[in-house]
Amino acid sequence: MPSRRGKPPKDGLETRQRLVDAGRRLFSVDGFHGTDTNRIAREAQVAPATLYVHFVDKTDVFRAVYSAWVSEMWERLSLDAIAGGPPEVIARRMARSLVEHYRKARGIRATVQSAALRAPAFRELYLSEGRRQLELAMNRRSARGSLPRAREDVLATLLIVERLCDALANDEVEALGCSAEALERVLVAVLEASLRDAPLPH
Amino acid sequence: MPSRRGKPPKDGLETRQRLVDAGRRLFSVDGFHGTDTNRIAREAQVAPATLYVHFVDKTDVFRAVYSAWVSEMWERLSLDAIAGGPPEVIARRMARSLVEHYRKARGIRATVQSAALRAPAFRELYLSEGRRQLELAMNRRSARGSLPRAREDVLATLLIVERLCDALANDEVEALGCSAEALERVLVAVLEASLRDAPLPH
Amino acid sequence: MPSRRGKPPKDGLETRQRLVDAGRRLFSVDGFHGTDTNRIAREAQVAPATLYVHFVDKTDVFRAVYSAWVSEMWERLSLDAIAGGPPEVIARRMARSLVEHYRKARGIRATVQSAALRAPAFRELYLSEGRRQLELAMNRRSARGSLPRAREDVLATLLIVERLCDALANDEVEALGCSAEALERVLVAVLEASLRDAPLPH
Amino acid sequence: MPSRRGKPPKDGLETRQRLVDAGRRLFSVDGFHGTDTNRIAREAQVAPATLYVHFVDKTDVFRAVYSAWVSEMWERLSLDAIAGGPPEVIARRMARSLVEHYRKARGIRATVQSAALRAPAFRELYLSEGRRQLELAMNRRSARGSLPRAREDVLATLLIVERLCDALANDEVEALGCSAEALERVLVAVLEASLRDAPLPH
DNA sequence: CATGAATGAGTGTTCATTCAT
DNA sequence: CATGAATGAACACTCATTCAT
Repeated sequence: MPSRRGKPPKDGLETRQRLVDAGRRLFSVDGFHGTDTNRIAREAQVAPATLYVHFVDKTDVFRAVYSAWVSEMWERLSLDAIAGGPPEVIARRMARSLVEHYRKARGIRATVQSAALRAPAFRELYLSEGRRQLELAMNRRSARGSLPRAREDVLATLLIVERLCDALANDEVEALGCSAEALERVLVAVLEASLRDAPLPH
Repeated sequence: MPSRRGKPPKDGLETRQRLVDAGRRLFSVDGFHGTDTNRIAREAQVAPATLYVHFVDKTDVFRAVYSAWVSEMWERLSLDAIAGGPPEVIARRMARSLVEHYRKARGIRATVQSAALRAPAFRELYLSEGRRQLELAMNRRSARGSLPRAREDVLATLLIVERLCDALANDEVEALGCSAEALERVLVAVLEASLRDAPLPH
Repeated sequence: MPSRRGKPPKDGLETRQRLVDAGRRLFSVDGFHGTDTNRIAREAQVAPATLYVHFVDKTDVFRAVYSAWVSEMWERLSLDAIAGGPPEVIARRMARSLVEHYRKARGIRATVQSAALRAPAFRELYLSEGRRQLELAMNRRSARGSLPRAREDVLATLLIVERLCDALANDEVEALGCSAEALERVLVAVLEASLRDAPLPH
Repeated sequence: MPSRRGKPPKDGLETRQRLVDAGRRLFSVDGFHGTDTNRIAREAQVAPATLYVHFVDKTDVFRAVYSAWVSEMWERLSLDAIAGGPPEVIARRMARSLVEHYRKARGIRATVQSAALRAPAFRELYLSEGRRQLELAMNRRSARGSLPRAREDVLATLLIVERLCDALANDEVEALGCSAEALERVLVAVLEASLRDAPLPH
């Protein structure tokens, strides 16, 4: 199925997508402030001005990148759940996926809060991604037939998982003289408790 | 008791301290990237160049600010503990202090991770503050006569508390359709469990 | 034949060339350290940032200026030779051209060595210009059918001519109580000897 | 013989002299623009302000350094002459001394002209050093019983020697694909001719 | 004579963004 | 849709120099 226009995109991908991919690659490593828009354009093999044909500004690119990253995470988690097995096995799979996924996006994660601080538009996205995640998490629960749980508890779990993953992905844990494995076990426990309708784990 | 130099400090405070205070005020609101060094100097009522007499660069100022902020937090927590009462009362006090303390430093918190990403020197500070906090937390436990606990568990608690406080201080919680009060209750529970030698709370 | 881009250059010259011209004018008078990049831009009627579209840094502009200056000098010398006449007449013409050319570029000459000291990239240019001059000088000789001469002798002549021209162009000679005319005669003699295949002159 | 004041200078040398020495060390390597006054002071182990007790400004320090360097050169040349022998032997000794002396002061030499360009006060010094050198050279001649020679010829010799020494000391010669030895021979010849009352050498 | 601290005026450079085509 | 060239508004940092003591 050919591209829908005559002039074929440089490598079979639409320009916008190439920009998002380029942005992802760059943001992941150097963060939001460490990546300049001209570099994104260059990496995507387009002219600087082209970026502004597809995005209103730099945070808009970051938005798209972050949003895609979150989506992929949930898809991944979905697969981990579908793969089946007892909760602890699923939880272990998920923990691994999460840490790996976070690890590939250090620069993105590191920037999320500071971007939200300065760019109201991004704060909005950040929150809406948060809402989406919350919704997804709650839907998964009901799809699974789990007992309903307070939205706040789900949020708490989300936040906790987020922070543990950040620490693990940034190699903070070992730099702080702790065993990454042990902390990953905590992560697994949190995940497992969530799968089991249990409260936060022991 | 006169100041030890001839030229008296403009308002009774040493220049360096005035710069740190100014930096704190500005960073708290606008974050690291949103605050320029000349503005810090102006706010401290000194010339732009004076900042560089006392600090090697902008991140060095941030360092001092962050470090002081962490120290104050632990002093505050110490007072909360000393004030006495049953664990749950102490925990409630602490939660309130923490959220308040975080709230006054949104810009700082938002910057910590992203600064660590790009400035290796700052990552070092970040980690050393982390180690310090870990040590403090473990010392508090043994001073209290609590049962020794795995360093990893203490770290997990620290991370969790951090994330919950961030969310609460940033008003993320309500923006996500959750009750801040309810989430604060989760925070209290985590704190209380820690005080009681219990594992992560129910 | 229209300019190949839409926006017509402000005065018929390409931006890059306008920057080089502006740089030349400014460097000639105030030298490298006495000229700031924003001033070059202003003089070229472009924004400060535009300079960095065409050059990687300030020394890069100087490079272009110096290089052009050297080229023009040799073109000029070439014309002087072509104009014909006995060696001493040619030599006199050349001496006049040289001093005039040096005089228009005092700031540039004054900077060359000191720039080479600090900017390795510029030392490279300086040396490569030197090599180019050496090659040119040797080629001229063989084109003229002159006897081949040791590269070192040619270099010595080049250096000597350079220093005499500098002194003459800077009005050092008269400030030192000497007759500029007399020193110019020395310069002519050196040049003439070189044209005649003679060794350094008497 | 003790220092003439009570408080002994930090290492037996007067402050002013320590500053000149520090300046010489620094200027020699990094040139005038590459050396900042606070660094000179630090190197001399005094406070920044102390420099301004002894010198009116930065060029004033450079002045003292340059002046001392020139003096030493002539003392050295004097010794080379006194050591006796046929002109060519003396000339060879002198050439060696000169190149060595220049080599130890690359940064200084590289800066002389550009400093003269911008600081009129330094241009004055530069010229007066020039006059002094000219006088010295002419006096040496008459002391030696050499035939009197046109001031301009002496100046030309001075300039030529200067340029050849610079080239040799900066390793330009070999970087330009020439033999340093061969060029040094040219230098020796120029020196020898001057000692012999001969015109510029063959 | 010496100084610690402070400073004003830069200075080269960056970067998100925008036109005209 | 895409672009090449250009830009305005910073911005972190520097440095020769100066007081008050």
